[in-house]
Amino acid sequence: MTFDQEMWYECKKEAGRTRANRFKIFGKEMCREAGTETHMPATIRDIRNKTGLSLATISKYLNGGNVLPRNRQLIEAAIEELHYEVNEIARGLVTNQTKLVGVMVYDIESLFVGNMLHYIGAELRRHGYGFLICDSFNDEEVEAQNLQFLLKKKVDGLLVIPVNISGKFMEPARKAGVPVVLLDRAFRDEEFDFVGIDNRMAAYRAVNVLIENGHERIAVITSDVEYSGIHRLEGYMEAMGDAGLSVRPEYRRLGKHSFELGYKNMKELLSLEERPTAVFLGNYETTLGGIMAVNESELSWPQDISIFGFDDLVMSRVLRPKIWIARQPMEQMCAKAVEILMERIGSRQTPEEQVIKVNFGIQLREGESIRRLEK
Amino acid sequence: MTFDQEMWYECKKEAGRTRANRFKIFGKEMCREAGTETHMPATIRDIRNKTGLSLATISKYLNGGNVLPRNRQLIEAAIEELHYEVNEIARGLVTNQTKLVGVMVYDIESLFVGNMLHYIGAELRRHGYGFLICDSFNDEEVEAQNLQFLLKKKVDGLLVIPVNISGKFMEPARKAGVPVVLLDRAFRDEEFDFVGIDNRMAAYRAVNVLIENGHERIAVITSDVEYSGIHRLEGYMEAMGDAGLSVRPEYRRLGKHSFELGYKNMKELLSLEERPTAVFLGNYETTLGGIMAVNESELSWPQDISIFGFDDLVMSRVLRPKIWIARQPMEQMCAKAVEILMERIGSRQTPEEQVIKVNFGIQLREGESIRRLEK
DNA sequence: ACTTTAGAGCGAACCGTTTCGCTCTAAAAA
DNA sequence: TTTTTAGAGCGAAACGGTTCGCTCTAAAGT
Repeated sequence: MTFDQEMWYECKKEAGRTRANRFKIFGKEMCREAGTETHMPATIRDIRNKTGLSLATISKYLNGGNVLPRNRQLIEAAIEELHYEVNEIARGLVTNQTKLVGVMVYDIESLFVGNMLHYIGAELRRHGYGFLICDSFNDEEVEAQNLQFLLKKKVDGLLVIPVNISGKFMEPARKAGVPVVLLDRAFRDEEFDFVGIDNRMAAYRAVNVLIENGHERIAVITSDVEYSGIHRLEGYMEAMGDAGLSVRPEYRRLGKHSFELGYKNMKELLSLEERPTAVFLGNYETTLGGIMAVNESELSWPQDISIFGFDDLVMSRVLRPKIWIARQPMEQMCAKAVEILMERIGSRQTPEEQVIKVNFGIQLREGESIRRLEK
Repeated sequence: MTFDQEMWYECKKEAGRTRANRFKIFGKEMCREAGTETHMPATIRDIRNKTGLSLATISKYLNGGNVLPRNRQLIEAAIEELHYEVNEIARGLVTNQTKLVGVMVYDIESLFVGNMLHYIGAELRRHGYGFLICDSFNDEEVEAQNLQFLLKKKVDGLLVIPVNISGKFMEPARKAGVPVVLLDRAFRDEEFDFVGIDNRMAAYRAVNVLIENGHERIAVITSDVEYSGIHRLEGYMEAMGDAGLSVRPEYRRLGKHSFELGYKNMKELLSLEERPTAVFLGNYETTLGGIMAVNESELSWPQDISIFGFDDLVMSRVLRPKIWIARQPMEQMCAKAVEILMERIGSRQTPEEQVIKVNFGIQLREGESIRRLEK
C-alpha cells in the first residue's frame, strides 16, 4: 500500500463524515424535517434520487437531448413533484453564460430612453434574456465605470446608447470579448455594430419640407453634445445650403439634450426682432420644451410659427394642431439591435471581421404645424 | 489492498490525465500559447500557482480576512500582474447571492418611474448591487410573469412599484424567501415592507390650499387604477367634505394614469358650461397633459383657472407662471427603500415578524398658479 | 523554561450544473 | 443468425469560488 493510496483512502472517509455533518446542520434534510416553509429549491440531484437516473441523463433532458420515453416521463414527473427549476447561476458557471445583457443608456430619465428600454426589454425577454441597466447620467466618466461594473457582472453582451462621442472607453469590452451593439448613437472614432437612422438625412428631409412650404427664415434647436445631434445639425445646414438659404447665427440654437434647451431657446427665438417663420426641433425632449414655450406665448402654430419636431412619443398623439414629426422606427430598431446582439453572442464571431451597420429609414408624419408661405 | 483503494487510485490517475487533456484542448495553456488576445480571465487558482499559497488563504484575503503582511504583498502582486477579478457568478453559486436586485415597475416609459429608477440605480450601486429591471407595461399578468422571471434569475431582493392592487401574485417571492420592498404603491390585501407617502394626506393638503384661496368649484383629474391614485382621490373627497363643499360628478375625472388622461379631461372641464375654478391634478403625467390642454386653449392660469399639480419633475422647473406642486421626496424614498432591502437581505430576517412601513412627508411647493377668490 | 492561546495557513468538500469519453443495449444491416 | 452501428445512459471531472475543521507557529502568560 503506497502512501498515495492511503491518503486517498483517508480522504474518502473524511469526506463522508464531513458531508453527513453538513447535511445534518445546514442541508435540506433538516429543513424538510423541520417542516420549514422556505424549503431549499430542488436540485438536479433530487431528481436523480427520485428517478434513479444519472445526472448526465437528466441534464441532457433539460437541454433538449434525447432520452427514452420512459425516462422522460420519470423525469417530468419528478420535476413536477419537486417544483424543480434549473439554477441558472450554476449553469452559467459552467457554460460561461449569464443570459444577461448589459444596457447602458445616457440618461434613464429621458423619455426617449424609456421608450427604447421598453422595446429592448420586451425583445430580450423573448430570447430568455434579462437586462442589467446602467444609467450614465450624461456623464462620460460614469459611463466608463458602468462598463467595468457590467463586465464584472459577466454580461453576455452589451447594448449601448452612449454619452461619449469617443468609443475609446469601450476597450475593456473588446478585450473581454463581450459583443457590443450601439443604438441610436455611433462613435466618432471606434467601429462597433450599430443600429440607428441616418440622422443627417432625416434632418435634411425634415428641413426640406419647411423649405418646400416657402420658408426661408428657419431656425434649429438641437443638441450638439452627442453624435446623432451633430448629424442632425449637419443635415439642417446642408438642406439650407442646397436651397441657397443662409443661416443666421442667432437661428442656430445648440446645447445639451433637454426639455429646457427647447423651452428656453424657443422663447428667445420668439422674442427676436426678426423671428424665424419656422423652427426645426432636433429631438423629443427639445420638441416638447419648444412646444410648451410656443403655447405659453401669445403666438400659435402654424399661423405665427411653423414647427417640425423629432421623435413620436405619447405627447404627439394628443397635440392639436398635430405637429409634423420625423419618426424613428424605434420598435424595429430595438428588435434589430437585439437580433444582432443575439447573433454575436451565439456565434462568438468577433465583430473585428465585419462590423454590421443598420440604418433604418425614417418616416415623416404629416401634421398641420406648417404654414404654407407664398412668395 | 481493498477494492475501494484501488478504485480511488485509478480515479486519481484518470483525473490527472483527463485534466491534462482538457487543458491541451480548451484550457488557457493553449490560449496563451497561441497568443490569442482574448485570454481567459485569471482565476484564484492562477494566483495560487503564482504565490504558492492555498486557495483558502487567497479567498480569505479577498474577503477581507487577515493574512500575513508578506502573503498579502504576494497576493496583491499576483492580482496586479494577472489582472485578476473575482468571478461573481462562481461566488454566487456558493454564497447563494447574486448581488442583483430585481426591480419591477408598472411602466418604464413613465417619467416618474424613470426618475425613481435613476435614484434606485445610484443607490444600489453604492451597495455594490446591480439591478434587473422588468417593465410590467401596466399589465397585471405581465407583472406576475416578471416575478417568475426574476425569481429564476435568483435575485437577492425585489423592489416593486406595482401595477396590481392585489398582492396575491407576490406569493412565489414569499415562498422563495426573497425580501420585497414596495415603493410608492402598496397593496390592498397583502402586507409588505413599504416606502411611500401618505397619499390621502398629500391630496388633502393640496386641495386645502385651493379651498383656502376661496375656491369651491374644484375638479380633480387622477388615476383610479392604482392604490395611491385612489388614496389621492379620497384625500380630495375628504378635503371637500370637511369644507362642506359638494363635488359634482362631472368634476371627478378618473381613468388610467397617463398624459392623455390629463389632456383630454382638462379640455372637457374647460368647455363645461359651468367650468371649475380650480383643478387638482393627481400625478405627473396627468399634470403635464392638463397643462398642455390649458396652454392650447384660450384660457390661462391663474386668471381663468387655478391649478395644483403633483410630482416635481423637470418640466415644472421651467413652466411659467410657476405651478403649485405637491412634491414627493423621491430621492429619499428610493434611498430608504434600498436601505430597507439591504437590511432584509443582510439579516435574512423575514418580514413576517415585523413589516416596515415608511411614509415620507410631502412638500407643497408654492407657485403662482392659484388665483385668490374673494367671496 | 514550559504551557497556553490566538490566529494564519491549508486540504478538501461543496455549491448545481454541463460535458467528455466511455459502456451497453437494441435495432438495422449483412 | 451474426456483425454493425446508432444512440441512450453513466461516472466523474470541471467551472471558480467559499468554508469547515484541522495543524502549526509564535507571541503571551506563568
